[in-house]
Amino acid sequence: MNGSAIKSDFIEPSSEGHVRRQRRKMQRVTMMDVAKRAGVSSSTVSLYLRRPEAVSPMAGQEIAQAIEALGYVPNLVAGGLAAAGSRVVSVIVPSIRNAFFAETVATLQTELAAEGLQVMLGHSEYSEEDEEALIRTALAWAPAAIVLTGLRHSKAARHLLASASVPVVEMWELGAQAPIDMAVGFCHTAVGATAARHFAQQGFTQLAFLGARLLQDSRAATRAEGFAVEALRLGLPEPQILNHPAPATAEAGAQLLGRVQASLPKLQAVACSNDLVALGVLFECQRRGIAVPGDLAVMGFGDLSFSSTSNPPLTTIRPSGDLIGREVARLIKACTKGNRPPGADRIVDTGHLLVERKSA
Amino acid sequence: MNGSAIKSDFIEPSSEGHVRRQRRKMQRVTMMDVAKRAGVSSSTVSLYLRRPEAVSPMAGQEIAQAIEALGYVPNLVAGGLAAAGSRVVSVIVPSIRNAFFAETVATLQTELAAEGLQVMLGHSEYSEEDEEALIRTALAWAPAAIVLTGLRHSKAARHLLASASVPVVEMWELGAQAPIDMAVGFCHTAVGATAARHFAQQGFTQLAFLGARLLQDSRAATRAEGFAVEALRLGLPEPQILNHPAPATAEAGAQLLGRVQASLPKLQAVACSNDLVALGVLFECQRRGIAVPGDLAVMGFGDLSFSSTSNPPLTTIRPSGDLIGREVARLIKACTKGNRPPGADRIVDTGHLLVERKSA
DNA sequence: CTGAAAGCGCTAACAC
DNA sequence: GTGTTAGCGCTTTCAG
Repeated sequence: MNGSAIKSDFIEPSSEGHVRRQRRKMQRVTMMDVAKRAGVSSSTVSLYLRRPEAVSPMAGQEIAQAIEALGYVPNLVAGGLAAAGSRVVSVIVPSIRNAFFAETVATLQTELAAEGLQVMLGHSEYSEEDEEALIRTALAWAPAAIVLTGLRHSKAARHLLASASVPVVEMWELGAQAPIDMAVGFCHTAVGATAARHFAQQGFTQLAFLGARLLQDSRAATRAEGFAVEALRLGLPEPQILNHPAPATAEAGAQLLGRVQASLPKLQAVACSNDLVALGVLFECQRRGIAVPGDLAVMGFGDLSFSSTSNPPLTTIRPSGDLIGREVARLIKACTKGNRPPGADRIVDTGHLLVERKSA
Repeated sequence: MNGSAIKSDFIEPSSEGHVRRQRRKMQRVTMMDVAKRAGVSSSTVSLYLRRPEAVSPMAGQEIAQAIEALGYVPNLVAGGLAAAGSRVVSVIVPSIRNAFFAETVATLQTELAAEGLQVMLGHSEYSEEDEEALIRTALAWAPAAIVLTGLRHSKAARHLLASASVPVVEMWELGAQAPIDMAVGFCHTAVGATAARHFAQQGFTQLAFLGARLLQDSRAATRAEGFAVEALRLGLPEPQILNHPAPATAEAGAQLLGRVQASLPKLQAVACSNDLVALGVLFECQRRGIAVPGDLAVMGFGDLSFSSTSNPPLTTIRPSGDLIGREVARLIKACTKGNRPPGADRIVDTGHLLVERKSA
């Protein structure tokens, strides 16, 4: 229990290691070991690690050396227990395969890491039930914060979270209802409306919305609804909303275009729930000899990396996934530092931006 | 920035909670509370949680009820400390924005979650130095396993890992050197060779490799090298390798095509480091009126979701990111269950698959 | 500025 | 089967 692990003077490739570890506790280098070697108490080491300036320079020097010599790695698990709160941030997204969330999670992770916060990742796969289970597990880690996607959660989940008194940030959606605690995102109804308005301004009247997994992805469904409602409000005929049951891919987009062409031959413009879907539409239009934007205007959502380079370049709506990540990180950092943002600042609207290119 | 979309006059939970929590420990429901209410000892509760069948049905019933009534959420941090090893798996990838890794991480997370293992995510951004820091932090969590991308790591990182006696899985690369512990992936040299061979078989002699961030992404560089070496071996002229400093995007592909067209007018076939790059090439070819595969054959890498639908459908090489995720999970599960795979089984080759479509 | 002491909530022998 | 007893490695008062 008190040995120094560094006795093996060089790499000891752990062939035995695992077994040993499983049977008996590893003789890990502890803070106590460092303290002894530095000739101080473990609480001084602890203090040094947290606020080096609060320790005398001499002791600090000694400690630093001991840490180096012993190859000490602090045990955050023990630290978390003692401090009654770990430096973990649990992030739950529908799927990291989705480029939107990948972008946000990437930014979030980088920002949080700079603050010594770890990201624990979970996938709800668009299931409230799975999400609830994930939240339950997340809570078991006494996380510094929990980040959820969207405002829709099971009742039990909301209850769990509300009574856990842990900072919660809901992201990628605003407006549908009041957040549990904090929220960073934008209004999807407004996104749909922006698309409808853009089409209306260009004089199109025959519109459609092409979406994938609309039954699961409530945010995409909200965009579709916002699109339809705004079109109606502008006096246009009701746009048709087509849904593909598979995840949002170019393949789905291509198929949807086929379907909508069959049912609405006079179609003038389509808004897609995702740039990938729009890309598939573009591909299928090329195959069918439909000129974009001449015969058909196409609008995407997401402004993914390929959207500026496609033929034609895709007009789309940018949600700023990285900005969301950055703002979520900001909120969380504030909370862990003890200055929880006041009321209104707990909701940040990242808005959306119409990126006009050539496809619409 | 902070337009408060909804003033949360609704749920107002935890406004005090955080403060209280930070100042004094929360009076969290503990296992002891459950035990008392169920009229048993806490170790019985602990046992029940781990192996319900080892507890008498009556006691089990009582405990289950108490847990329910109290809304008990086990504290995994405490559990991890006591058990000298947390149920965390630290996964470090260059970037989750990259669809390859997103796919693998998604699969991995789902598989691991089923076993009660949590994924902690880190991004190295293709920097060995950042990776090392990430590994150091990961180790601080006494993780059940660490998953790294590729076989290249700083010396210090390798040392850290080897002396930590924690299962390590390196993924997405095989063959460059011996893994630290376990590895799941495929040989990138072979991928490059497959591409070269495919072109050679079709009689092309003027080849090029278009890559992005080749200086950072050593695996992509290895594919490029494998491509060139195989071409040479087959008696073809040395392929030119072009590199774009930005991340792999369609934009980069489009620009690379421009460059390679200028320098190699007789070019017959290009292999790309990534399907996104290939997509950009396809787009640019359309713009320039270059027929694919008529005037130029294009091959991608990754088999991303759009590749089957593009114009023309992209011939590419599929690395099976999800299979990698599944195999990594399998290895880790075996380790946590105490049956560490023997020697040869610690390396699994997931291979690669040439997906012949129309672009080459 | 430093050290001693008291846990954090749970697991894991080991008795009973 | 179930309870008792020790800690896991660290943070955090609280004295000195």
